[in-house]
Order: sequence, then structure tokens, then C-alpha cells
Amino acid sequence: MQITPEIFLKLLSDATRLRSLLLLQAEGELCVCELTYALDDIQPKVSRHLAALRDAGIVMDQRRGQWIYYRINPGLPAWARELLGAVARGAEEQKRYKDDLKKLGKMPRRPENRICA
Amino acid sequence: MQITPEIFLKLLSDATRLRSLLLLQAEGELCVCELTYALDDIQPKVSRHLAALRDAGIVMDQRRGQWIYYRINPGLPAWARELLGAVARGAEEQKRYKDDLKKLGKMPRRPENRICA
DNA sequence: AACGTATATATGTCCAGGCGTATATTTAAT
DNA sequence: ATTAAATATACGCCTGGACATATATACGTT
Repeated sequence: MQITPEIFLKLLSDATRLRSLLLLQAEGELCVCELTYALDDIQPKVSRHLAALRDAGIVMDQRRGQWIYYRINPGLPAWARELLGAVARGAEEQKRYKDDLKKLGKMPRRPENRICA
Repeated sequence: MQITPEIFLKLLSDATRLRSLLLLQAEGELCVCELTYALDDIQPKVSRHLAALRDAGIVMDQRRGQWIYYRINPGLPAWARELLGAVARGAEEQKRYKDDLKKLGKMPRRPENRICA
């Protein structure tokens, strides 16, 4: 079933899910351990929130080896993509989200490191 | 203090607040009894949610006679206004929000009825 | 096979926040 | 001055949902 503004906004109202989506929007694709590291949080918590986003059709997952990569569902309706864009613009001015990206950049032993597709 | 995406989205995650904002966005200005009627809800509930939006700086209120009119704060940052626009576009396809507007149009003894400014 | 790594999910606890009711406040009308 | 209408707020209850911990599952390596 199609996503509604109400469901979408409820899912965006949690900080962990919001930060994950902003990271995915900036990076295109990330696995759970990258998100866990960037958000400086514990793995079950990150997985649980990603599952909620997946079940609502906001993100898609794809296993590659032992890693599971998440990306924002490219089939999201236009209003939802525009909404995410607006959130991202608002987040640009906020230290917290900039720090998440910085942290991700500093991750050691990051899987793949953009070698293969 | 300035509104953040996190706070903004948390406030939008409640259906009563979301529907109120969509009505305000469509109508420009509404008093509590108009919102209460359109949403088909009880007055203390509507007032409580409007107060939350007011305290966060998302809406402004102005007393005129015995009525208190709410409007979306014109000083909202651009990203927040764009976010609301995206939500409104997503809501256009949803029966619920169209019905809210219809209900408002049918309100009897509607205050002012656009007579004065 | 055995082990380590990455991820998902189940379980029980806890709390933020939404709810309805009751009441206070303000204004207008009689 | 009383009454009625519009609105705000305080209070106690209750539930959704977030949390941490523990465990299950899947894959890769040795």
C-alpha cells in the first residue's frame, strides 16, 4: 500500500531514523555497520529502525556478502522526495548531522570502500 | 531559539497537528472553533495541539473579539515552508484532508465569514 | 566443522506524550 | 451583574513505541 504523509512523518519523527535517512540521502548507499558507526549507536537499535523504514517502503535493502546495504527507495512519490530534500536543507545548518557525516568519513576498515559495484 | 528539523518533524508527527497545519496552509487563517469543527474533534484537544505549535514558533495566534485566530508563522525558515508544501502535495491525494476542507466549508454560523480584515 | 563478523528479531521494561474531563479565563451580550 | 460562548490549561490515566539485552540467523574464512 502507498505511503501517506501521516505515516511518513511519523517515521521521520524519530532521531535515529531521521539521521539514517539523511546519511543515506547524502551517501546513496550504506550498510548497517557504517550507519551504526556514523550514528555512534548500537547495532540492534539501528537495525530495528531501518526495518521500520523498510517495512514502510521508504528504504530498500540488498545483501552483498555479509553486508546488507540500505538505500532510499527510488520509487518514493515526488512529494516524499521533495520533503526529504527540504529536511536535508534544514539539517545542513545543524551541527549534529554534519558531525554524523564527518564521523562516517573517519570510519576505519570501511567495507568495500567504493571498490566494486 | 530557532526551530530544528527534528523538533519540526516531531510536531508534524501527530495527526491533529498535521491536519490543523494543512487547514491553516489552505485557508491562511482560522480560529479554534473553525478548526475544531473541521477536524470534528473536541476543543481542548485542538487547543492543546495548537499551543504546542505556537510554543515552537510554527504558528502565531491573534485574538480578535472572542475568537483567537491562528496562522502559520510567516517567519518560518525556507526549508520548513518547503517541507510544508511537500506535505500538502502529498495530502492532496488523501481523502482525509480533502474531507477536512469540505467539512470546514459546510460549517454553519462561521465567524466573520470573511467580512472584515 | 568451527569460529568470527554482520545483521535481524524477540522480550520485557519504561516513559514521553496523547487523551478526556474538569475548570479557569476572557469577551460579548442581555 | 449574569449568562453564554470561545479558548486555555491543569490533572490523572493510559498506551504506543523506544530502549537495552539476549539470542537467532546468515555469510565468510580457516
